[in-house]
Amino acid sequence: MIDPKMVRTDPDRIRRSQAARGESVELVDELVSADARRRELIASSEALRAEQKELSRQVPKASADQRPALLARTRELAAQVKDAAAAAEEAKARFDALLLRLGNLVIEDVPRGGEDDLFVLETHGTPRDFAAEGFTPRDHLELGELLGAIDMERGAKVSGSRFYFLTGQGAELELALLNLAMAKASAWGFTPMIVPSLVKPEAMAGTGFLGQAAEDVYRLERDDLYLVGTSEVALAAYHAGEILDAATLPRHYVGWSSCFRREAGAHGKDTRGIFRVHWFDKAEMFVYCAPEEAEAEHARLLEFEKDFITALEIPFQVLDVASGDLGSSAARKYDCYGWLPTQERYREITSTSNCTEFQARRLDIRLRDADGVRPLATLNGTLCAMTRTIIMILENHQQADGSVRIPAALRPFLGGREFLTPVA
RNA sequence: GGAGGCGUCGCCUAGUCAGGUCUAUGGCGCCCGCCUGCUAAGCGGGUUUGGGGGUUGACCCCAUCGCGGGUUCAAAUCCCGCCGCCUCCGCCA
Repeated sequence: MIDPKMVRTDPDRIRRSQAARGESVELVDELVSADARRRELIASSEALRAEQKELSRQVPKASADQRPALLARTRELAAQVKDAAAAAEEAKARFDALLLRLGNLVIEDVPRGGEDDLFVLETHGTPRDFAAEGFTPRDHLELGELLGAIDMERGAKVSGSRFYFLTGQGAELELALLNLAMAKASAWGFTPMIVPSLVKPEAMAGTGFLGQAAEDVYRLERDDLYLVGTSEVALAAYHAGEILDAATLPRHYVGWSSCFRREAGAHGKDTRGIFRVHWFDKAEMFVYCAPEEAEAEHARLLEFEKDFITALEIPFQVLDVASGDLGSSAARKYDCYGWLPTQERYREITSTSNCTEFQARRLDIRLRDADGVRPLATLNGTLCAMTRTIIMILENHQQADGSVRIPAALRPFLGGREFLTPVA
């Protein structure tokens, strides 16, 4: 949510943001008039209520002959108050509903464009030349089956398409990645958190996942709960309704949870293996900070992601995601795309968003400092999405014989082993 | 899932049965001042939170007794729904 005051003070800024997102600009004009009406009705309702309250205080003091007239007058006022309050409530609800339809304010120097416009900021590492090494790389599923690490067939048998089992070395690899991620995050000052995968509607709406992304979300209708697509949801809602002392900011959390995605709009896309699945596990970084710190914290999250990918020795690029592809909550987003040898291109493995005050306003999370109470900023960033990371490790570090070299940083978490080896 | 108890402005607490000087009591803690070789004690004053206006920190208005509705001129108090905590039973990992 944007600052409601901005509707009055700087509607043009909102218009520019809407245009950058490729979304409705007329909505801003509706908001401006709804705001004026809301303020007017609230003021008159409050004035009436004050008058009524004062009169009803006089009732017990009134003499017996004054009382009937006084009661009649207050009764009449009470009816007016009821009407005025209802009108004010309605105007307020209309304004709020309009406000919730707005995406976050896009930071002004975010590159303009849509999903297909890739703005590459950096390239790190060099893809291997498999031809020079004298063999054709196997894709992650082929490797996963050789290693006895991934079982898609039984995933489909048990749960349906886009489900899998990680078995043997595959399960060990995920646990090692988790331990490496948590060890690094702890060293960086993050508090490890294991968070619920099921959340209430407020948590989902507050993080912005019930807007345009609602199609991709699993819902348990019987219990009115949602399955999260990322632990960001639980980590953001963790402090919902709270006021945090500015001295305790920034707060860094790293959450671990399963993530569930319907992949509703992805029929036929990335159907092979575990690249695009309905469920995976993820270690996610999350930051609460003062709004003026948000861009610096965002840069820091990106550095942590780069550190992790570099430690896994995966060639990658950093992208500044275009304004039309941000998702409703982000004011800016950086993605890291890792090299996928069998597709001979870079594919997304991490994503970090600066949500500025968008989620904090919806979830009513504020900070208190010497200047008073105000909304804070939230940011999130993937530390390790297991399935994609496993794909990158298998494909990039594979050997001609189907074994996979384990990056040095990961070895301590795999009993010092240097290779994952094919099973008989 | 069943039965019962509880939820008041940092903590504890009065008030709820019998709606109105509750504009919420008292204690602890905390802040300021007085007294004082110093400290403590004592004495006096202040102290819910949030929103809005708005002075630049002397102010005014609104809301706030777990949350949301309802009844009423008037709700901490009565009615309904919900949430959370505790105890017991059942079930379960």
